[in-house]
Amino acid sequence: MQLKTLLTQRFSAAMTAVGIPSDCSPMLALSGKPQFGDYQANGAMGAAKRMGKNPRDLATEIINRVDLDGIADKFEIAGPGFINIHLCRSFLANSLSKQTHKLLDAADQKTVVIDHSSPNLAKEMHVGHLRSTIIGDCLSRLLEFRGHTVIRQNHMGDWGTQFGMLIAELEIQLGDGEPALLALNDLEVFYQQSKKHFDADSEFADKARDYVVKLQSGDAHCRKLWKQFIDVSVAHNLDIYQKLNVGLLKQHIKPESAYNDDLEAVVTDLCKRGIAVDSDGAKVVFLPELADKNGNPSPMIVQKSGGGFLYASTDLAALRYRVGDLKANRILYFIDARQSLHMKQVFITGRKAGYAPHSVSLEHHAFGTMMGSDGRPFKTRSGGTVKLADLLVEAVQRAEKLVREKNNTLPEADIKAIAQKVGIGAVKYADLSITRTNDYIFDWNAMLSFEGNTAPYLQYAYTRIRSIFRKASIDAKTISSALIITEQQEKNLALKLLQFDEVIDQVAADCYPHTLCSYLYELASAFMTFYEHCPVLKDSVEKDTQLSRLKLCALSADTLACGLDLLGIEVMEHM
RNA sequence: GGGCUCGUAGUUCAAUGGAUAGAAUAGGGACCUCCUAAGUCUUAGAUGCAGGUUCGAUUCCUGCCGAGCCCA
Repeated sequence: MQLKTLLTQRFSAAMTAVGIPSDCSPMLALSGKPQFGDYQANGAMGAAKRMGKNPRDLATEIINRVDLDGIADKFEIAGPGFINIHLCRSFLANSLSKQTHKLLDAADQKTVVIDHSSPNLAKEMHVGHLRSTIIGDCLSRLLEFRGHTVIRQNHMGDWGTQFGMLIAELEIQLGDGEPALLALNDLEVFYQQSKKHFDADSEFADKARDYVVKLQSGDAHCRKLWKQFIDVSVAHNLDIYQKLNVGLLKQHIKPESAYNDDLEAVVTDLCKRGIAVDSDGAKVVFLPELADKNGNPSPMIVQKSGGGFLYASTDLAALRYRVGDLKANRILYFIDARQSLHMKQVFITGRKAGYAPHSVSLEHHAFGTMMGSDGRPFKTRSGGTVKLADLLVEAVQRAEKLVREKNNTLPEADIKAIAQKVGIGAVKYADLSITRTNDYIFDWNAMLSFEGNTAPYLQYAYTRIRSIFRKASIDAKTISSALIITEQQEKNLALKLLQFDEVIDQVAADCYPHTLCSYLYELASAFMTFYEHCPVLKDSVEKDTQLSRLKLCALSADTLACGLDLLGIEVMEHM
C-alpha cells in the first residue's frame, strides 16, 4: 500500500475516534523540510476551526489516538497544529523489500480513449505537433501501466478544402510521368508549389475548388489521387513516430474523413433535438453556458450555409463514436490551448445531445506553445516553421558530438546508438518536464546538458548504477537480501523509491507528466547523494550492508528505467 | 469589444490554501592516490502592483499594470 494512503487511513481513523466529522480530511502531504519529518498531517487546523476548538489541543488528541506502531518512530505537533511524522527505518526497509507495482483492481480499470498527435496531413509534421504527440504518448503508456484499457486515437486532418488544391497539383505532376513518391518527397515544398499555383493561376484555382466538391461526392479519380497523397503523408508521420519512440501506429489512425458519413446525421440529430438552430442558412449551436457578461450565448457553427461541415461537426461525430462504439469511460484530448473554447463548446454540446453521458469524463488537457530563446514562437532562422524531422536530426547530431567529446573510447556503433537515445530523450524530456499548460522556451544547450533536470543526467545516473553491477560482476536481478537502513541517505533514497506509485497515480489523474519528471530527478539526486556517502563495493563495507546497498542500487536503476520508459525515453548500459 | 491563459532568484523551471517560497543553471567557496568529477558539499540571490476572503494566500476573489492566445 502507498505510504500516503496508509497514513491517511490511520489518521482518518484517529480523527473519527476523537469526534471529528468524517468529511474532514487528515490532509496528508510530503513534508517540505527534513526537520518537519517525512510526511505531515495538516488536517487538525481545519477541523479545529470547524469545531471551534484549539488546533494544537485537537492535534494532541489525534496523536494520542493514532495507531502508527511500527510505522513511525516519532510524531510531533509543530506550529499552529501541524503533525509531523517521522517514519521508522525498519518499516521503510520492510515496505520497500515487499514493494510491487501492481495493476489497479479490475473495478478501477477504465477504458480510456486518448486523442493525441492528430497532425494535418496536408503538410509535414512540425514542432507544433511535438507536445501533443509525446505528452499523449506518456499518458498512454502510464495508464496502460496501471492496467487501464487505452485506445489511442490519432485524429489526423486528411479532409478539407486544401486537399482540392493538393490533388490538382498532384495530378499535374503525375501527368508528367513522375511517381507519387517522388513528387511528394518533400511535402512542405509540394504544398508551397501547390499554393503558389493556386494563387497565380485562376484556371488551376477553379479546378482545385471543383476537385474539393468531386472528392467529397466520391469521384473515383479524385479519390485515387487523394489516397496516393494521404498514403505518402501517413508514411511520413509513422516514420517520425518511430524515430521519436512514440507508440502511435497505423491502427491508431482514425482520421477526419472516417466521420464523413456521420456528419449529416449528427447535424440532423442536433437540429431535431433543438440544440442546433438555423441562423442565416447555417446550422448553429448557441450555448448560454458560455455566454459573455451581457448574456449573449456563445455560438458554434456545425454546418455552413453552403452545406459544408466543420471541425465542430467532425469532433461531435468522433465524440459519439468514442463513447458509443469504443465504450470509453474517459476521453483525454491533448490539444493546443488555443482550442480551449472550441473544446468547451464540443463537450457541452456533446453532453446536451447525449453523445457523452456524465459518467464519461471528457478532459481537454491543453498545453502551451514552444518558444524560441527570443520568447517568440519557435521558428527557423529565416522565420519558417521548423519541421519535426529536421529537429530530430539536429538533436541526434548534437548529442553525437557531445557523446564523442565526453567519451571517445566507445565503439562507433555504440556512439551512434547512444546519441540517438540521448538526443531524442533530451528533446522529449525538455518538453515533458515543464508544466504542460505553460509555454516553454526551447533551448538546445539546456536540454542537452548533463547537469540539472535533463534527460542526459537521468540517463547518466542509470548507466552509473549499472556500472556498479558490472564492476561487481553481480546480476542485479538476483539480489534478494534484506534491506538494512541505517544512514540518513539510505533512508531518503528508500523513501523516494516508495513514492513512485503515488506519483504515477497523481499523473494518471491530472495528466501533468512534469510531476513524474521532477520525481525522477529527485530520485536520481537522492541516489547520487547516497552513493557519495555510502560506499557499496569498498572492502571496508560489511557483507550484509553491501548486499543491502546493492539492492538499493538495483531498485534505483529499475525505478529510473521504468519511469523514463513511461515518459517514452530509453536508457542504455554505457555512455 | 468579449473571453481564456500567464507574470516567482540574472536565466530556465517548481510549489493538492500550510511552516523559513524549493530546484537547476550562471556567480563565490571546497572536495579527485577515494566504487564514473557527466559527481558531491557549501554560499548568495525571487512571488508585477493595490485591495479582499482566511488562523494561514505564489495559490481563491476584485481592480490595475504587463505578455500571449481565442472568438466576432
